[in-house]
Amino acid sequence: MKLIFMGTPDFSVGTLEALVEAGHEITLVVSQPDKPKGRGHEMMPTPVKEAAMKHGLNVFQPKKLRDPETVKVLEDTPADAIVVIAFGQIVPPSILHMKKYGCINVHGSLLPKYRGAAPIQWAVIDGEKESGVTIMQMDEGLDTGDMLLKGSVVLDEKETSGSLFDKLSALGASLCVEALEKLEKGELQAEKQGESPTEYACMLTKEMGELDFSRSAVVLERLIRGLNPWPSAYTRLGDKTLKIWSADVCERKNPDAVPGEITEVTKQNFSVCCGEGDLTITELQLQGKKRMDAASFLRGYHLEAGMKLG
RNA sequence: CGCGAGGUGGAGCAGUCUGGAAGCUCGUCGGGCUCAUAACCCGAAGGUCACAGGUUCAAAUCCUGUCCUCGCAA
Repeated sequence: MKLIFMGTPDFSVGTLEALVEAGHEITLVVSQPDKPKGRGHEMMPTPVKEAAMKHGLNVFQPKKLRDPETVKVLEDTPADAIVVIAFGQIVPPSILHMKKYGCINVHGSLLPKYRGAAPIQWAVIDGEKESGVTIMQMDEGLDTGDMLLKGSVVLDEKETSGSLFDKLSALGASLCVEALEKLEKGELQAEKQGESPTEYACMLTKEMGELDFSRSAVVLERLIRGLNPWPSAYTRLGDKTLKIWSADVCERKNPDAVPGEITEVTKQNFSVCCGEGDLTITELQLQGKKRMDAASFLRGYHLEAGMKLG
């Protein structure tokens, strides 16, 4: 099939490569414009652009998808369908029905659950036991299109957004290839979504990562995993930011402790009092320092029970 | 030229402001104690203090340049 591919971050790359691998002709790759990233304002190509160039594909980086000129370019590009995966811009109606099979979207959740920008992270934050990928026929609504194909994965006990990203990226890639194949043969049955049982999975923000120790340890531990690797959960130690990369839920060590108080320090790790239960911190990163396990941190930074975080 | 922190034995840090013997908590190795131990005691090895210049009687420390790492911001 001739395809136009639209995507931007790492999550999209696996699918792009799978489509190339499957023998589809990618007539155009559309990605967000390059932006200055990293320290020192260096212009960085998007991961999709990088992958596209590696395969010698044409890359198009419009500022706005709805610009008439942009629409014209897409119109003039021969394709049977447009595959959209984590592109980062709303696709206007004029483009939705432009090609024979319309726009096919790869979404990182089992729709209608977790519609929106950050479905993978929210599944982890909410402590879902299972999530997956849905291939859908895009319509005007936000992730409300008819579902064409689904695949699910079981979340690991210690699943992070990063690890689930990898799983779903791979699953999405193979499902997308399968969906296109069946679509061409007319073997797919579109299924309506119905009402979403979860809130719209909004984009994550930095502020969400601030740990509120009055909440239960179970909730915080999930938040830590859900915000790993970005934007990461954090608290404060003195006047410095302390990122928490990994923690375990454990029993309350000291019944008299208040939330945020360090309840126990061992050679390996330390525990913090939460609203319900304690959190044993196992991997962290102090502002300006490298990410390290708690044991390493404790060798150079002496914590004592009774000190407070936050 | 976006802002900031930092690079010190294998790990994590102090020492830098106010130049003047290389320290701390661990780890490693050897020995001891113990029914036993991640415990305790004794001893040892291991560092061109990121790199290159400069100032000085003397530089981890002050000055200049380079490389690398990290936080913020995007």
